Amino acid sequence: MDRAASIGIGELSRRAKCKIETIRYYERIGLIPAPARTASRYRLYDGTDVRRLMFVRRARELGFSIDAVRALLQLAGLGADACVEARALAADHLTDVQGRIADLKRMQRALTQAIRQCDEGKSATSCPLIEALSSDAGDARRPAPEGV
Amino acid sequence: MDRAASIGIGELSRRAKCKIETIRYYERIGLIPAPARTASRYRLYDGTDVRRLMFVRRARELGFSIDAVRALLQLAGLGADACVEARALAADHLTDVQGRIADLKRMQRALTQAIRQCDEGKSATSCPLIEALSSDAGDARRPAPEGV
DNA sequence: CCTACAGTCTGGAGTGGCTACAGACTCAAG
DNA sequence: CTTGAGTCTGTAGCCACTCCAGACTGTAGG
Repeated sequence: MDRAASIGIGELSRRAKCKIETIRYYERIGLIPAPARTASRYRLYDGTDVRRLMFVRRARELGFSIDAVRALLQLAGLGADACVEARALAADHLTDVQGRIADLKRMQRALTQAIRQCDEGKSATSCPLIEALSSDAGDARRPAPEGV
Repeated sequence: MDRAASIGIGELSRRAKCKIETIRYYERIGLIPAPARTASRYRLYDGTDVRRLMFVRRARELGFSIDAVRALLQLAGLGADACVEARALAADHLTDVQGRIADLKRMQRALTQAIRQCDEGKSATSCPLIEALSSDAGDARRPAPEGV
């Protein structure tokens, strides 16, 4: 497979499921190398470029930042020596992801509760959801301060 | 409480836990009204401004977009009539939050698994984490395709 | 009154990671 | 030759801030 020596940007886009504009953007910021060109300045890619771009796309899907992807690309191809560093990058990122999940879950809890109160019709004169935003009760930071 | 008729932007910033630049930004985009000014063009706020900004800050902490906050601000003060609309805004946003949680959990699973494989030293010649990014296995979209 | 120094002012640029668009060129088919 | 799809470059826009430079103002101490 992948015997075609040279493909255009459209074909690369299709194979790596990455928009053309995004490919050009990655080239501009130096995430992927500038490819060869035809006489009329059309970009020419090969199988290596496809694999590299798919690597980038997968790393991005896992939420790695562009800088982290850059580092991972450098580590790729270094064999087992790169494992410790790659693991550290992933562990850092995992911590980040877990933090974001925690943030979103706090929002989810607060929103769910506010919506439930609206459904229960706790207040006939005002909206419990708006009420929650108007006072500290809707604050998503801490679950319940109680005794301050 | 909040008897002080007029406070400066610094005091508002402290009370609403919102950076001065952000307050000015909110004013620029019309999220909060332009306040009165002193002779030397210093902004002057009152208790209403403090409460409104705290409302904005809490809504933002729940992840509502600026446009949603704008809508919520309009709904606030309309009493119980606003409840249906406010509920809809919150429900929409909750769906969004839940989707993002699902995305992040997929990342979390994939990252956790990749890190575990690194720790288990599955491959002596290359890093399992890099391997996963280099092949479809690390794809966070579907759990396992199996029979295609 | 003068000097520090903290507070505030405006306008503009930068962040991340794309995405969209305008306007020109190129290439293959009919 | 024309049509339509593909590609090129460069630039601007998105979200929600955040930060900076450089000028002004307000206040406390000497």
